[in-house]
Amino acid sequence: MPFTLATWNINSVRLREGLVCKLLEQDAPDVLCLQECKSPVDKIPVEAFHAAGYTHMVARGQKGYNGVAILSKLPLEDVGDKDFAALGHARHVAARLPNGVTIHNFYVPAGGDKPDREVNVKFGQKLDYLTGMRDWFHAEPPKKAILVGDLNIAPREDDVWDHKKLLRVVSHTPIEVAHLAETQGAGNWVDITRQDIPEGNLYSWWSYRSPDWDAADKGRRLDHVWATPDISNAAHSSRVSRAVRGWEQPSDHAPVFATFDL
DNA sequence: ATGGTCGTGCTACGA
Repeated sequence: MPFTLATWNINSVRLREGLVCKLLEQDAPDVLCLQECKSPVDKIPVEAFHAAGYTHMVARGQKGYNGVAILSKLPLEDVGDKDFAALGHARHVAARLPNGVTIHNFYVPAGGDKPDREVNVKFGQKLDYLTGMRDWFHAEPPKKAILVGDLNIAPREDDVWDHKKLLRVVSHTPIEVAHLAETQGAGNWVDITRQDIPEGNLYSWWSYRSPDWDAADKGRRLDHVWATPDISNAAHSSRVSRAVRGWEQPSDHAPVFATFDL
């Protein structure tokens, strides 16, 4: 049975409850992974999601910051969370589907403004978080697994609107890209979005500060779908739903989709 | 080199 999965940094699940429902009704993915819910788990508006047919949820939350949730039409088994770099943040949760596939939903730290851990603690925490992910995947190699989320790094030159201009901008610096590559390598993760769309500029985030985001198109691909090699060849039909970024009172991220024939 | 815009929750902080 094929199933479709989407990942979306929602930037407040409470403020954008209506947009989540619109996406669920319009695209009807079997599983929707959200990041930056900015809500305790017991304040996530689950009733509306239940009404849309998403009767299962596995989530971690905190007041005002971070937060990750997996909404599903299919039953989910909560298989835990990790707190890499001991930040005490709700940035990861994992769940298992009835077909045995494990889904990891991540919100990697943004990393602050200055790409220098000596002057910016947040940048060091971001690198340490990625190192924690790497070490975990090395110690416990994932199998039949999908990893999605806002990884806050655009690794390829064509994942940003201007590679040279962004080399010293947090999200595209060589040290971040190297850390992400190590994390990906440690789990043998396949970049499903780029397996399906190998060529051309592709973005999933456009800053709120850009006055005309669509025309200016100064985007970055910060949101990712990865899978382990034992299921990567079952993936297809990846896409970024750019139109969602143009909805009323939008998130600054667009959802990324992939389908798996499993 | 700087500022631009959001969301949360209280006037600052994180993205």
